[in-house]
Amino acid sequence: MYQERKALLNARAKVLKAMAHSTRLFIIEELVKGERCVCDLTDQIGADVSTVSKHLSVLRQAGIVCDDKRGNQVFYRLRVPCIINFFGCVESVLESQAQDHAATLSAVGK
Amino acid sequence: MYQERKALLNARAKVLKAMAHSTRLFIIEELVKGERCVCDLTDQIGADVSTVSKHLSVLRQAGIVCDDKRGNQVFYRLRVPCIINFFGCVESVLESQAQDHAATLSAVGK
DNA sequence: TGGCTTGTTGGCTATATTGCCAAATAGCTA
DNA sequence: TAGCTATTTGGCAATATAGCCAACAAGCCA
Repeated sequence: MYQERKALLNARAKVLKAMAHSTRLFIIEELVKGERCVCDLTDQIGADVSTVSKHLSVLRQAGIVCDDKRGNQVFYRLRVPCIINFFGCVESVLESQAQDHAATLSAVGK
Repeated sequence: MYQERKALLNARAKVLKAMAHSTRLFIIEELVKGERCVCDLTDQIGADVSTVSKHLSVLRQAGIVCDDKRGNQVFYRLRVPCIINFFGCVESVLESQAQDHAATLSAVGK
């Protein structure tokens, strides 16, 4: 049952795992607007260039972005723009957590 | 820019991270069909009960599932059924990887 | 009560991830 | 060629994750 599906589920998990970091989500959101070079992303994120480069590498290996070297800059773009549609549902999860939190506060009388 | 959005992005990342494991994806797929007790899931997954229980705990803490104790069994169900809509896009990523792979094989003449 | 079943938690080890610095690579320009 | 900029890679320390076993909690039934 599970063993039969494990290979596919692992492949899916790998994609989700690649997205599961605030910096990488930020990069994805930026790339929805259009391609960006590593230096632009690095400026916005405010981390070491090597750190940003490794995050991009994670996204590339997962098949989420692809890159294009022009001159001495490397431009990244989304391979699969529908990625952004994920967030509607993720937001639903966050909202349902918020409701719980509100209910808890209410139960405690705050 | 990034710093301002970081808290929200971290919250989203937490949800994605909770989903990013083959066993937990399997659990989610099962729960789409309806609620399940820990023992049923454990049978299907074939791991130690404690391992499955901890995966369920990760999903619960992320707000993805909720539980309901009845007798000496605990039943889990999805809190946010739209979770399943994620996979269309994840699948697109996997397909575009497969196309690359085919292109590579073709370029090598296989 | 005693024993069985169902789940959760603590503890441990093995493994993976994150982010920094330093070093290496590659393209541009003088 | 020398020097500068842009990016990637290696290495390291700190931290997090996965999965097993053992121990514990709670409900059921004889």
